[in-house]
Amino acid sequence: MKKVSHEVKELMRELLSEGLSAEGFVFDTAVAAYLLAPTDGSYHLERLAVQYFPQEFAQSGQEILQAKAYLAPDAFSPLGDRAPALGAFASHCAWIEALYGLLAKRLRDLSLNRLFESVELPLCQVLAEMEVAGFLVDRTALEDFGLHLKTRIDEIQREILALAGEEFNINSTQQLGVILFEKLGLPPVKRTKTGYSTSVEVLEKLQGKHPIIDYIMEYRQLAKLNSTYVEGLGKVIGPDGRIHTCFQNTVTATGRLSSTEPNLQNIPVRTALGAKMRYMFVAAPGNVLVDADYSQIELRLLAHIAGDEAMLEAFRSGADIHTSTAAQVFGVPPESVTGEMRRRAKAVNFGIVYGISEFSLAQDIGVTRREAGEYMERYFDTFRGVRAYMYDVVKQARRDGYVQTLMGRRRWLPELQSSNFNLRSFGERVALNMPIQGTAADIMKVAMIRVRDRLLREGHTARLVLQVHDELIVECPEAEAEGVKRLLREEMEGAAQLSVPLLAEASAGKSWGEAKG
DNA sequence: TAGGTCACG
DNA sequence: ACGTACGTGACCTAG
Repeated sequence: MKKVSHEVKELMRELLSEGLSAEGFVFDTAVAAYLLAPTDGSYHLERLAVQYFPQEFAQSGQEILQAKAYLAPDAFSPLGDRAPALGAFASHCAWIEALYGLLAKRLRDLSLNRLFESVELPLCQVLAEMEVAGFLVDRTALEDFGLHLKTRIDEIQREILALAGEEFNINSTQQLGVILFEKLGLPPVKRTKTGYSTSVEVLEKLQGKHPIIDYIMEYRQLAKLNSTYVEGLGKVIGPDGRIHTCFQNTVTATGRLSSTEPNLQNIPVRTALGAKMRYMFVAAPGNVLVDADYSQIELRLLAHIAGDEAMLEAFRSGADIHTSTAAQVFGVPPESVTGEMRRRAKAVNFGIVYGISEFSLAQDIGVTRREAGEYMERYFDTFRGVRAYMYDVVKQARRDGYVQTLMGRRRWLPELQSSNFNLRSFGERVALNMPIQGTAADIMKVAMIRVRDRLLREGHTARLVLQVHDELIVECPEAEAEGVKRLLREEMEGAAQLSVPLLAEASAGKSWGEAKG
């Protein structure tokens, strides 16, 4: 009998938690529906039944809608009548079976079956294992950090209220706007739908005009760290001292994973204070964390997909891609590239991957629109293959109605047919970006399966604990660290064959912060 | 519940 | 002449 499920990762997690086998599943109706239409948003069984079997659902769909009530815990109490629950369960199974038949055929018709069978389905078990494993947190260090933050938050709060000359809620953008732009008379830089903007870009422009600004910026940073990370994470540490995130595999439009309850894919790193958070994520006694990340995977994919000679050469020569881009764009030898030139070139490189406009580039790096336009012109003069790619991929998307990754993952783009300029422009940027971001996601998923399988095959105790888009973290006994570093690098680098080297770097430490730093 | 803000790749 | 970079999730306030 074939084992088919709806949201099989959830079932696998339960099985693994009970010490049972999670092997042998051949289909997942939710994941299949996601591959067919990754922007649909929800893949509840009821919704899929309505979507794919509207006629039949109208006849008998009510039974499924009642399933939740029937399947509530007390439905199985000795006193309850189990017949309705069993009937609803049978109906649930019947819909899964019907959807299995239809969705499997649709996957084959769109050549998505290989991605499904060799990537998405095997990945479900890897993710279930990671969720069960969890990530150990140093609770004491987290609490100490929280106390330190609170002390400072109180100090700053007093300063802010004193400078404002009245009590108000600093967390309220509305109240803060009134204080800054009415009471203190600072110039409003930008507005939102509902009033004054008080975002960090606005505050940066106001720096030096009033001493309250620096305090507000510091308050925001500390309040975010405390509420989202210290307190938020503290609430979800399990009885085992570990945090068990949920990896969503049917959410993003590009094929990436996401992480919820809690989100472990946005733990701070960019500021020195925030990066302290990563030292709270630790290895169990006697173990270490091995962290490995891809080097410039999206730009390497741009070079590969666009087939751009200049960019291919830059990667083949092992050059620093942002420095190399700066040298081309500013017309100087690489050794004459300044820090500022490299920073701007880096912004151009990111902008290209996102579907740039000169306006946004100008805003991002703080130059005039004209200057930004000149950078882009020189960029496209150098990287002619990239310009051609940008044109071709949008043209193809208009013709076909979708874009796809190297492994055939699709995103439909009805936006390109819109009469609304903004929506159509958005569709064009997505057409540029999705094949790149999505291929990177495909490759990482393949890497995760390879890493997990080889760890098992070679008898390592090591286990994957986290993925952050281009980064993997493994927890392993100290004695295995060197072997695991090598294994991670090899399996990540070997996950795809590109026309440029695909590089991954690995390092180990007692905490996430230590391993990265 | 929606909007603003901000954390990440 | 448009309005202005891709993909996420969590917390807070206001209505």
